[in-house]
Formats: sequence, C-alpha cells, structure tokens
Amino acid sequence: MPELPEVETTRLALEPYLVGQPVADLKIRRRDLRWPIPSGLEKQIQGKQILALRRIGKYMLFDVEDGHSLIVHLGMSGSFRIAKKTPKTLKKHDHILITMKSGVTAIYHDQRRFGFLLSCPTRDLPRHPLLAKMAPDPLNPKAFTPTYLYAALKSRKSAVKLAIMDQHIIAGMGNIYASEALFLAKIHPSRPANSITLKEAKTLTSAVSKVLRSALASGGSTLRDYVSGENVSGYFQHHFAVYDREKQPCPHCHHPLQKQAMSGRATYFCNYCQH
DNA sequence: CAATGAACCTGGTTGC
DNA sequence: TGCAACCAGGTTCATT
Repeated sequence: MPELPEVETTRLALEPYLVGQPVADLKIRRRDLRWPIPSGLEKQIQGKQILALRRIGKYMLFDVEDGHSLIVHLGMSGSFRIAKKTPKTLKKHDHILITMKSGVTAIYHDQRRFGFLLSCPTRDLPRHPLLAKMAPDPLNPKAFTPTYLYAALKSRKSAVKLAIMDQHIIAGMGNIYASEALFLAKIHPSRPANSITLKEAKTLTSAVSKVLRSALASGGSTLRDYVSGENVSGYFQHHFAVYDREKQPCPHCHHPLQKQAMSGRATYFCNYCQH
C-alpha cells in the first residue's frame, strides 16, 4: 500500500544499504513497467555512488554521483526488499536488482507493474513534469499549514475526499489515509471541497498529519522487527479506524460504518460522526 | 482549467 | 469445481 507512510518506510529501509555505496551491478529483468525503463541505464550507473535517497510525495529519488537521479514510483503493488547476500532464488515479479559493492541487493518487486523507474538530470528535477507541481509535504508543518489547505480546497468544488487525494493539494495522500483523515477530522468525504471552513481546514490539517505520522511510526516499528531478518518490505499491518470496515461499528459512536464509491475508489466513513 | 471515466496489469475473492 | 465478474493501496490520458 504505497501511500506516503509506506514510501517513506521503504526509503528509510533502503537508505542505510544504498547511500554512500557504489553500485556494483544493476540488473533489469523486465523493462516494461508503467513506462519502459530507459535503455543503457545499467552501464551508466555501474560503479557510481548513490549520494542520497529522497522522497517527494510518493516518489523516491535516488541521486547518483554522475549528476542523474532515478525517479522511482511504487505504483499500486511495488515494493523493495533487501537481500544481504546474492539472492539464491527470485520470486515472480522481481523486476529490478540493484546490487551494491558491499554485496547487498535491493530487489524491486511489482506484481501489477504500475510502478516505474525513470532517469532525470538531478538539477532538472524541480522542473520535471511529474514533480514540478507537487503539493507541500504534509509532514512538513512549515509548508502544510491550515491556511494553505484552506486556500487549496477553496479552489475546488469536487468532493473533499477527492481533493485531498490530489497530489497537487496534499503530496503523498492516498485512498486509505484520505478516508482515515476525514474520519478523524469528522468531515464527510462527499462535502464539496470549497465548503470547508478555515476552522475545519485547521482540524483537517492536524488530522492528516496525525494519521500519516501514526502510520509511519507503525511502519518504523515493523521495520525494526525486520532488520534482523532478510526481508524489508515497505508494507506493514496497521489498524484502520474506518478503511475496509464496512458495516463494522464506528469506533466513536458504534453505528455501522458505510462504504461508498467515489470516482471509482472505495470510501469509508461514519454517516453519524462526519458532517 | 476542472471534472469524469477508461486504461494500464496481475491475482485474489465473490457469486452464480 | 468452474468460470466470469469484480475488486485492489496510483497515475496518466482522452473526452466532456
């Protein structure tokens, strides 16, 4: 479930093994992900250090010392795992293997292949079409403020749930945490975005931050459990208040939770608590 | 521009 | 048991 917390957990898991290390070998077993992986990348990256691993929204950026960056997106089903030695067996849908000089291999696995890997000169990243209009990061309280969110929602008349999932409004928000944040803020998902008051925007800002930070903390603890073993996936079990809990009692008022499709995406809410 | 729906792809679950 | 239909955490693209 790669929304912001999962992508950040993945980034944290990879960072200690990849950053500051030269790449020994890049092996691409399938190039046809969402977009074809650029040819010649294997040669270009061989022997080069990875200087930093960053995240913008749901994108991960691998800054390589030759002045290029890899832009990686996990799509719907992408994940990484770390193999500390040369992996003996690979699984179906293991598409990319990044082996470092240290002997560690990061393996990208993606069943549905909605994810992708692109290359872009590092200095051009701010102008890259996928990144240029990215919203403020909700984990950054200086940028993600109630007045910002209020103004951003004011310009949209779509349902507030759809609006907060827009990466130009909240970077990294996805379908699960959108339902969770609106429940916490007691805001009904189908409210028009432009009907959200400044006071509600304030509540929603803090609910978004709270929901994402709590998921991230849960991912972090799962990560610590995995560190001793070989597998580091960005995915983890997390308790949801409303997501995937149709007909189950609302944790607050105990009325049955409801499920409703919005733009084809499952949306969960409490019709009594959320207005 | 903003809003809507289809498309991309695989596999698990549901219902007849 | 078989098989079709539906569903899944995301994003772009074409069309209104």
